[in-house]
Amino acid sequence: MPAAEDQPAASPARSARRQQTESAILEAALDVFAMHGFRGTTLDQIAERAGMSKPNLLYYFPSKEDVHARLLGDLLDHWLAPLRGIDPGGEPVEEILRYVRRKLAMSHDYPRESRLFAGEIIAGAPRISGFLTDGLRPLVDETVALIQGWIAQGRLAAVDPVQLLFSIWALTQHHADFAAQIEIVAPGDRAGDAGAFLDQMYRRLLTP
Amino acid sequence: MPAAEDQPAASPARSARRQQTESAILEAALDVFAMHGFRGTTLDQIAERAGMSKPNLLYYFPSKEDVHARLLGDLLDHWLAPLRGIDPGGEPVEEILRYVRRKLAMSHDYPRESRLFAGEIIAGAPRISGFLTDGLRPLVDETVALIQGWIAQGRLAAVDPVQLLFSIWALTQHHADFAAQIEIVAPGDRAGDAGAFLDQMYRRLLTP
DNA sequence: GCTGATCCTGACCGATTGGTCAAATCAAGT
DNA sequence: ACTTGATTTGACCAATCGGTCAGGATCAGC
Repeated sequence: MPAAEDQPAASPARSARRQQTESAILEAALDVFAMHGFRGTTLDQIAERAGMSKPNLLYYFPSKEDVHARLLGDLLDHWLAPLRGIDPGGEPVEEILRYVRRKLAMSHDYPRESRLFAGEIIAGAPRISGFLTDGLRPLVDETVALIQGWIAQGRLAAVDPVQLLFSIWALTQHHADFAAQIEIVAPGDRAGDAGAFLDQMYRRLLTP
Repeated sequence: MPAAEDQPAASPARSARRQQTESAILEAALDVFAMHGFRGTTLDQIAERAGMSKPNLLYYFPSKEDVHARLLGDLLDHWLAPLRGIDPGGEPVEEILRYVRRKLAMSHDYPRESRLFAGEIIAGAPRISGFLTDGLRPLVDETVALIQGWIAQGRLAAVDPVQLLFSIWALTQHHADFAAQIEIVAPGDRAGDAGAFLDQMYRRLLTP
């Protein structure tokens, strides 16, 4: 058995060249999938944006579904991290504000991923219902219990924990998903404004 | 000249039958466009859902673009109404809370329209940038000025008015656009919870 | 500079796309 | 019943879709 690789089997040291091409494909695919959704995206579009022929794209990924699945998989890996980062031992208001800031930073740094996710949900979550059920939901239940505990201790204002989480998702992802609208209605970089506003809003809401 | 009709020209009393068929088409098209976006939607899907053949659909609407444009037009007519409904002479906090409630009700009653709009924005707003620039933006500028006036009078807490509006849009539309996620993470009808939460949140934020 | 594996593409395939058209059907006067 | 216009559809079209395939480039190791 050869030395352990990140790929579990069959591939003896995946060439850097291959990884680079795969990245170029995924980069291009993210652009198009985030904009037009799965069904509205064509392989020709992705291939052209990636600067290669369609058969070559299919040499790296067996099908359109595979490209999309890979993007979603990579995305969902990172999606739960901020929620997991809430420290049950920390100061409640500050912990939630930290979560808000991390989520907002993710929307700011990865807007296409946010739009990809949004489009998937709008389409009825056909490809990620498993993730939502097995990955997100248990973590939400856990976090809701934690928040309820904080409220019971009087360390947090009495709010509906589920609605609190929904509101954080809505407010942070909005800046990525509706960027086109924001840019037209109020042009200019509003990232700082958004951060300050959310800080103010949740501090007022949550301070007991 | 015949008696005035709702259609300004050429059509002498559009038959009720035609309007009924058009409605059936638009109803089916809204389902599909809201779910899959413009490019991801096919005329065959719409025709099948509307219970007719594709050529017959094209007898009522000259093209796929026309169906989509009609849906967007009808939607945008209603979209600005709640924002226009803010009364400059009213009590500031209550006026904004009323706007929040009306917007939430719209998302609750017309979730497909909300998703259609969201998908259009995510796709870069190619077909509604005119509406955003000519319809929404001036109204936003107006409302922002109104809110700034209220803040200057000390009748509203000092918040960024632009961010305030964005937050209202995000929080209300979220319940329609991300319904699939909400249903999985926290099943059951949460409409009442959402209303109460938003009321609490904005009251705390805006009360001077 | 030969060889074998990897990488890449033009040409092509059947299915599906938005849209057309001629002909069939329907509804309503007369 | 007959005519007229509005409605509906099967058959069809060129373009595009996801995907295949045979063969040409390109590269590393020798």
